[in-house]
Amino acid sequence: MPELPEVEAVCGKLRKELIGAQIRAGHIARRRITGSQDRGEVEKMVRGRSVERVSRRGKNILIELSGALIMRVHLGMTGNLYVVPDHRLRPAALSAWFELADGRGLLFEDTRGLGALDVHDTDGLRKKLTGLGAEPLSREFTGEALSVLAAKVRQPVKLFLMDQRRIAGLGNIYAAEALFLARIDPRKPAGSISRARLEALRGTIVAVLREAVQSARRGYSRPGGYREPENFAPNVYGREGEPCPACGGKIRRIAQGGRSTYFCPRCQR
DNA sequence: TCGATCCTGTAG
DNA sequence: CTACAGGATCGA
Repeated sequence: MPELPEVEAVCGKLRKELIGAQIRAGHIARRRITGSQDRGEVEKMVRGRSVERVSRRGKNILIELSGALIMRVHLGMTGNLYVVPDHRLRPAALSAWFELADGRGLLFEDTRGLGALDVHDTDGLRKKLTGLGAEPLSREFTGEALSVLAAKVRQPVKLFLMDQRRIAGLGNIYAAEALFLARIDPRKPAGSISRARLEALRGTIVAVLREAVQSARRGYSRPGGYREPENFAPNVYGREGEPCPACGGKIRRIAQGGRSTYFCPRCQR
């Protein structure tokens, strides 16, 4: 269930726990997560390498290994990546696990198995990530940048926000929340939104993501996996039929691109 | 650019 | 049983 904030929280935790650790052995449990790469090849490539850095690009976790190789992990819908004290502690639904030299384990748990894990050299990674859009929490993500991205786009703004080739990291929840706060109708073509309202939207995107990063950090701030922190309270997401927190009107759910969109038809126009 | 598809679990 | 789930990719 990870969008940018959850992925960022995972990265933060891995940075603390994994930097300097050496991988004794890697095990890919689900064949399909490595895509076109061979499972055995991936296991071989990571063996004996140490973790030097952990970073994030969009929803991708990048684990930089010694020898200039990078392991890329995408959590998909249900993935989680975390360190356990003993690599022999292995839950069901593991897509992959890694035995660390100090006996700990790095686990890639993923019930639905829609996540991905592959290993690249610097150039291969660059190719893999080309096409990813702007980082919404970077300095380059200005109102001007957003309006350039949105210019002439006929796509509904909600789908536009979720399109990773334009903006990298927003998903179904935070796209809906940002649009609610900016009072923009999710069905509106992205290119038809005024410069001023796009500026406002940029602000709500950043605010929603920053807030969610903090919240997600709390959710991950205990051993094992992720727990939803108590203060995770979306305004509209998942609240079909409930009163809008701003105007009291009924929150609606519609389908866009095969996903649910929640919004307040009275506030968002 | 839309719809089907990859998977598994859970709620109704 | 069906519908749906915080994702991404592929083909028509």
